[in-house]
Amino acid sequence: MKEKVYITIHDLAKELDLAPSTISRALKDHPSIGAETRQTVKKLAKLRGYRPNIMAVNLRNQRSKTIGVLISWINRPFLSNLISGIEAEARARGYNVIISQTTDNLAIEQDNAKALYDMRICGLITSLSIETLEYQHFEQFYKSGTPVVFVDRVPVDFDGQKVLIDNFRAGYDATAHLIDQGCRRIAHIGGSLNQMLYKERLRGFLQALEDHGLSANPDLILSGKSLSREESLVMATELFKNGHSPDGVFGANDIAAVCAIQIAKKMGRKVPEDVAIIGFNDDPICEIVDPPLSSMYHPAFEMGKISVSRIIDSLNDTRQTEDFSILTTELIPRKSSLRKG
Amino acid sequence: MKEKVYITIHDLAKELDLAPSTISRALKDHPSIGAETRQTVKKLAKLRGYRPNIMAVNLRNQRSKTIGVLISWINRPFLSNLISGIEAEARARGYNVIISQTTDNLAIEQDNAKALYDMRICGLITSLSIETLEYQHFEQFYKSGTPVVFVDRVPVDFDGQKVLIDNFRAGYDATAHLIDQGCRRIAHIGGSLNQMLYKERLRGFLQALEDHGLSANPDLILSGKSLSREESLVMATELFKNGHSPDGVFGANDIAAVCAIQIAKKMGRKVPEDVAIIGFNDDPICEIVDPPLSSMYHPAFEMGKISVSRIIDSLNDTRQTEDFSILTTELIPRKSSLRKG
DNA sequence: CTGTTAGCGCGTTCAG
DNA sequence: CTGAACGCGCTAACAG
Repeated sequence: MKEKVYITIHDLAKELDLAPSTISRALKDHPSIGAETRQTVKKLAKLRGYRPNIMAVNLRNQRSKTIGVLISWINRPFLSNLISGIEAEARARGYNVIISQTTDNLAIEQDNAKALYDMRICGLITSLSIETLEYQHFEQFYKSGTPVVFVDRVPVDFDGQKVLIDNFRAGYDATAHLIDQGCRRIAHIGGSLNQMLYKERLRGFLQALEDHGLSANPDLILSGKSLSREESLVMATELFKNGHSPDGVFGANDIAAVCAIQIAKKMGRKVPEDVAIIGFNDDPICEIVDPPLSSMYHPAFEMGKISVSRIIDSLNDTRQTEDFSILTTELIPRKSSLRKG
Repeated sequence: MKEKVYITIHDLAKELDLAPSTISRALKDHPSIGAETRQTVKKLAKLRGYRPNIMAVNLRNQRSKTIGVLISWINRPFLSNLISGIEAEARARGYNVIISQTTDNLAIEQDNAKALYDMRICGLITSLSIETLEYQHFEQFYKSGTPVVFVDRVPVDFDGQKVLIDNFRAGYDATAHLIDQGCRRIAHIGGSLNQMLYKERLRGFLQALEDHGLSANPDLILSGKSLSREESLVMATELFKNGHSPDGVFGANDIAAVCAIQIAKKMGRKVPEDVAIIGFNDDPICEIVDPPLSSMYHPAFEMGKISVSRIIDSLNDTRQTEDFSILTTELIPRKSSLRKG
């Protein structure tokens, strides 16, 4: 089964009666190599189908031109879009992408971080697990000069490059939209307040209420953990069961908002007439649910590409002027929240 | 920025006054090492936080304990679940996963296959691009003894390990279910007939009709390409526009079926009373759409795990008795197709 | 401009 | 049971 399949610079060297190092240099356009030998070498290399042995290159260079990605679950719309963007940009720039998922478990996140570190990844892109409140497992990367980029679920009180959206602003805009549509008793279904991101969306929500002269009703402000469908159904039910009957709901993700729509309908409320609803992320389900769900577009693919650029720029010592990339979200109004002409 | 961070077997050797080779053997429980030196070595290794340099190991072994994954898009429900299963199983077994997406483009698939080959991946898992009708770019792996596992979108007329579902059977079951619910003029919205998978689903569809004494109406059998939402909306519209008015629709994926529901409703047909609809994959949208969509559960995560097992078994020369893993799909009936009690 | 040499860190002969 | 030596394929320092 094993043939002579891989050809090395030694093979080329022997064939051209040159030294291996000459081949190596010729192939990477080293200035001190004659134009004609360079041509000859390149020609033969192509002819023989030479391809550098990446494992040898890695060992030699002590790094692997591989970007590590550490996220909770690959199979979530936001994250799979993020990874898709990461992969697209990385491959276009000649980098590989290695992925590991933490299943939202801190211990696994720590283990996998170590494993990626051991592989000498040249950079790490991560969106924290929902449990993560300490960040020592990232320090090894800083110590060894490996750039780290935090995306979306970023740490608090821990320096580093961050790619994220303005969650306060987005929460504010979503809420203001509901108010603009005439809602006055607005509820919020949020995620874990350990997460900056959910805290900020809530803060934006509250600020919008205040700025428009509305008072926040604590009974209408719910906080879950991961905002899974199961959890969201429970919260949505609670919301419509107690006598408060909100006339607007801002869900901190689309799953929560969809559950709100479904429960509201089940309880006999009309959407958006009785209750206007808006979500967050602009997942595909927004166009599927009836009525279609308004949402805040969250540029996942784009965030992936930017994260990769940041890694590569850091490697090239192209100093970033800023540690943050704050992307803008966009309100995507659909029928679930439109009560005016 | 650079400290002495990585410690090698030489460091341990010096400290214990042993030879590096002894350390190497002790660490991997080579039989010819004394029980006590073995203990001593392991203890110190743990103490000093020794971790093998994977790049060196790879170079030495001429392979990289990395499984390559070549798929069209990471951000699609079926594929992101597949990858999630692959990653989970691979990491549990000590393998890494490197991903590359082809964007359903044959040329990119070929390039990326080459790139993965160059990395000396120890195995390849792939689901073909929609365009792929030739398979030479996989032959390099066979030649070098690298196992390849095709998943879901598998090649025709090309040998190799394959992990897939029985698409004929699944198509048959979905159709039989509609017939069982009283449908008589059943339509099919299918994907590219270049793909085995869609051809088989169609074949199952036709066979079910025949077995139940129904004749197929060519006007009710549509074939798209990728079955994207845009494409599906067009096909669904066509279906309900011409005078045929199907009383049942089998969509070859959930997107198509959801579009059928939405268009049917828009055209004033009641689902499932006027037209019963069933999809394929059991994507999350099935529970979101109104009415909830019946579907064929497609064990993506599981298929990922099995694919990894096949790769690892092949590497260990654990001969597979069969080249195929045929997983079973499961009918998940929901409101969109239930017309009986 | 090109060749020689010396590792990168590990595993694996072959000796003892 | 252990050590010495070599090489995986490539690159970079140092000669010429």
